[in-house]
Amino acid sequence: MFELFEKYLRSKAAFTAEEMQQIEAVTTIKRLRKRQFLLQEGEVWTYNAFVSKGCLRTYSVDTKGAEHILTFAVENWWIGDLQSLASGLPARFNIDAIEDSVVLLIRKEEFDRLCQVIPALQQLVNALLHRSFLAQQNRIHTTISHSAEEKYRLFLQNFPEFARRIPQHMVASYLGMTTETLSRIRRNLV
Amino acid sequence: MFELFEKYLRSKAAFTAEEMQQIEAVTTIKRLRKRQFLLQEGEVWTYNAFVSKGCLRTYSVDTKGAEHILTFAVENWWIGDLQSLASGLPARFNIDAIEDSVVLLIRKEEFDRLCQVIPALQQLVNALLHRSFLAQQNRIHTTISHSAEEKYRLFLQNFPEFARRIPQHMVASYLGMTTETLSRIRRNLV
DNA sequence: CCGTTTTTTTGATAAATGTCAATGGAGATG
DNA sequence: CATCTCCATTGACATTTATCAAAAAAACGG
Repeated sequence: MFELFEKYLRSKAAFTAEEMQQIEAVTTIKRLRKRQFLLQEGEVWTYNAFVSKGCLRTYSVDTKGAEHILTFAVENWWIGDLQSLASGLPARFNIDAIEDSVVLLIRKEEFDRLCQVIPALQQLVNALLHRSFLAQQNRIHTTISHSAEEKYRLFLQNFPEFARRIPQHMVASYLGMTTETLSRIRRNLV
Repeated sequence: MFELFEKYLRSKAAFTAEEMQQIEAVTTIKRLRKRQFLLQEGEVWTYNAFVSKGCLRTYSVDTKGAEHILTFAVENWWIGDLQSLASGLPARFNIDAIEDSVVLLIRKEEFDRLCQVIPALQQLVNALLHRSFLAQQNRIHTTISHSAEEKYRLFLQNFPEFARRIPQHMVASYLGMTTETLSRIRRNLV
């Protein structure tokens, strides 16, 4: 499973064979069955996690028991609770697998140490953070300025793959609407 | 006006006198009157901008003429259109002053060059990006999981200063609701 | 293949929020 | 001081979205 990660890394920046070995040395593989938790609210998240197969989600559960999905992650995406990772505080979010999945884990301390030693890795992290920032900004903008139907249309445009793989009630949760509303929107769509 | 920026920088990381001079050498001051544009939709944004006095907003205007405010920035905040800055494409957003303001500008090429030479500056940028990422994630979570009233309550908690300085119809826009809705929420608040 | 669970859809109704039009106040400006 | 613009509020009403309950459809597990 490391090969997919290696391929991803090489597509993003130039790594020497030795650097790649260093990375592999600290990477562990975790297989998750559908519905299995990678992180549960209240635990502390101490990894960087790369999805090499499958699909996961980050979500919270409110006082009424309703779930609110913050992010999805499929192959070649990273996932985790940066808030908990950075603060060392218990996570406010859950992460679980939507499909049977494989994630690669690197413990924070080791990842940070590697970033010091491997400039390409540090650059990759910075670029990733930068792109994520812009993506989140777009999501905020869409969320505050469009109707439910428009949000769904944009979601289809931006993430056609998510729309194919992910149950609709989860898409609805991600978009901040109920599953009934999304169902009715779809009915009225072309 | 550079002194305020210097103070901010020193509060975030350790800079040598020479590094500080290098930064000052590329910094220009721009004074803006209330309502004056710092960036207009369609222009390309090529700066990093630090607010040393006043208050500004980033917003878009939709096809119906409605404004949607993406961010506010007061003293010691950065502002700009990262999307345009990174891509070199025309900005989708406007930035203008809500109060008479002073911003410090550093051209992108010079800023990037300084980041190469001054590790503390690069670190500051990374830390800032990291914090912004988390802040945006919180905003997304709030937006998709709370009612209009709850969003306003959380806004008051998180940004009491904004609530004091910024006209209510702009707060409403930032929260993704109409000014009438916000007015009614406030009436029903304790 | 059958029973079970999950997911999606539908209908009836309620609640939240938006739209439009009007008003009054506060502050800026000449 | 008079005028003007911006801002906040209010009321009436329309629209959007949520809620609750139920059923149909699809996916899953043994």
